[in-house]
Amino acid sequence: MERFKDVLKASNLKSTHQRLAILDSIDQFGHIDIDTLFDVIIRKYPTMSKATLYRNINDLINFHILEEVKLPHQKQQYEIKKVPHIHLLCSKCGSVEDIFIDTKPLLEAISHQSGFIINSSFMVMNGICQHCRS
Amino acid sequence: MERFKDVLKASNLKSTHQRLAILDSIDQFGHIDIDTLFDVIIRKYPTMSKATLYRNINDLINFHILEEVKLPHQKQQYEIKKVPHIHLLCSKCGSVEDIFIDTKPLLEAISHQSGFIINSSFMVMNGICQHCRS
DNA sequence: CTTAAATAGGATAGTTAATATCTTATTAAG
DNA sequence: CTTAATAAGATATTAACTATCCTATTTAAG
Repeated sequence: MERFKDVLKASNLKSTHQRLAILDSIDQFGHIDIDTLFDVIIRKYPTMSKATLYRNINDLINFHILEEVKLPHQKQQYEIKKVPHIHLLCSKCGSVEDIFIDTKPLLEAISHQSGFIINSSFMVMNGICQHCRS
Repeated sequence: MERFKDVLKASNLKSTHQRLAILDSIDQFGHIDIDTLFDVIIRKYPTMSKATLYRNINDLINFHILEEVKLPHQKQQYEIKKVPHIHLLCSKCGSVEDIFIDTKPLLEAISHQSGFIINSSFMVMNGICQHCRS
């Protein structure tokens, strides 16, 4: 994952194995909570400490490399910051899907109605996924 | 606040002073975090315990009387469950406004594209409120 | 390559948030 | 009023997160 080395360098953060493992794992899972992430990483780096994990997660969030995802009734999760998308949270199987769709019309309507300048948005849909329907 | 007595009765929950104070305060604030809520209530009911507060909050959420609001980079908040609305979170003054707007077109587009059946949605807009702009 | 300064990791202890348990008090129905 | 059911309050406990300190790793310069 050379890509993440560059990402870290761009923020003057050293490319440690731990950091790369964190980014790598989150990238693979899409979104992941702290405990799962810790379990995954400790298999590869048995010395990994929770303190290091929390510290790095927070550092990476501060540099806008990671993003926290707070879903209702779920533990906080983390993901690589990428283009805007919407979370689809299935109440049956618990899966979280991402969907990319144009939200501009809605955002413009909101801005127009409220005078609020929107910099970013966060949306979660609760319901039943396609798989659980059938 | 007779209204909340009925709400509680409908769920077979006893109308204790504490519960009414919780609902009353949350209703007044719109959305409020645990610590602020505790501070507000303890002024009126000095014996109120944090355990009682947490216990009731969770009970009320389970009966769908309250709703948790998880905003990015903020402490979890709670609100009375009401009609769908969107949270506008100002990154300058930290205020949270609610806006009521038709989201049907977007939700339908999402359903259509993904096959996901949406039961409820949660949306937060991050940006600058009208007040901070001027 | 070696080396040295800067930064990060790991272990531990310490906070803070949230929950479970137990006893006393309050509510609501007859 | 009385009583059975439920809730409150106090306390202890668990879980989530953070700060500190010392050692190890990274990186850039020679």
